[in-house]
Amino acid sequence: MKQTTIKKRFEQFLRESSLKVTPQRRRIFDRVFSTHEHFSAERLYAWLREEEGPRVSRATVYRTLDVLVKGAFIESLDTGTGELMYEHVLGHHHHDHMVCLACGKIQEFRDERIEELQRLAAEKLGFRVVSHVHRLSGYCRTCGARNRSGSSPDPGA
Amino acid sequence: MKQTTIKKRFEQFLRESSLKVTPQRRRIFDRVFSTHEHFSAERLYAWLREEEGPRVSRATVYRTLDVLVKGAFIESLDTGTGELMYEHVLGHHHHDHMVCLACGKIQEFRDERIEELQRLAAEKLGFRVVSHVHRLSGYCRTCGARNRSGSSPDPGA
DNA sequence: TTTACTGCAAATTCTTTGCAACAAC
DNA sequence: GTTGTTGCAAAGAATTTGCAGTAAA
Repeated sequence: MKQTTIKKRFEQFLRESSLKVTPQRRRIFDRVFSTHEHFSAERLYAWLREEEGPRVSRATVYRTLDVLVKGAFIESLDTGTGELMYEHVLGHHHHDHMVCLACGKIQEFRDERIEELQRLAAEKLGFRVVSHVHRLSGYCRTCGARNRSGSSPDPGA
Repeated sequence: MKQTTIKKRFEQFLRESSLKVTPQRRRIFDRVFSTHEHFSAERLYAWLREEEGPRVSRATVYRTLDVLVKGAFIESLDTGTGELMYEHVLGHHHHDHMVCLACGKIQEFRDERIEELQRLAAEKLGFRVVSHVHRLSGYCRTCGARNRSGSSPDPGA
């Protein structure tokens, strides 16, 4: 799907929801769909401050992210750092995540068999699943290697 | 394992770590191991205020929970509500969680096959797993049923 | 004594909200 | 004109921290 197409959808979604198409919302939308990185609200706000374009306040960033989640244009992703991350869903199917404790890198993985087993586990308990988080925390190949070879990765993050 | 035994371990752990055995730490330890519920730091703090015993400040509750996690007496559990939950590990093996969006109930599940597939997924990417979260959010049997039968579960939480 | 601990209140971090001015429709 | 939006600054919620006094070892 092209960006122009999905942008039209976004504007259509706004109208259908009796929300207004504003320069701020357009700009946020464009910025979100111009990256393939995972990002936080604060990161996005920083991008918007650094780059050219209509000024957007922090509150509007948070509010617009909510709108985008409701419209299923992006998904929020709890990485366990106390800060919500987001990713757009353009051309993505569902996947799970591995988060590097050293460099913060987020890798995606997917295994249909896990999904199925998870579905069965829920069924057995009569639990209706709305969403799930399956997140591995640890060290990515690079940081793991660096670790073993002596120098140390950033223990924070 | 008896509670007395594990309490001795805790005091031993403190000494080995050059930490001190204080009335506050003893009381927090006792309270944590007297429940089988999952609880938050604030919940624990509330229990300690309501019940008899040496007064414990909020800061000490948070600090002691960290100590207990480091010593592997309890585990923290990210339920995605913005508040960390804890559970003690006495007689528990690893398990994953289903969190009810309506009533907040936390159910546990475990499937060895999922664990194995997850291990393989990490291996394939050269990722060294330190910990993981696998959490299903949705509606438990009770709330799901209540939902279908007309009356509504608390949509918050 | 030395070293660590405690309570307190202030600080942090991420996010949400009330409100008055303002812009889309 | 209506209705919804924006920016701002203040409010929130959970958690952390600096500090001065206090208690284990």
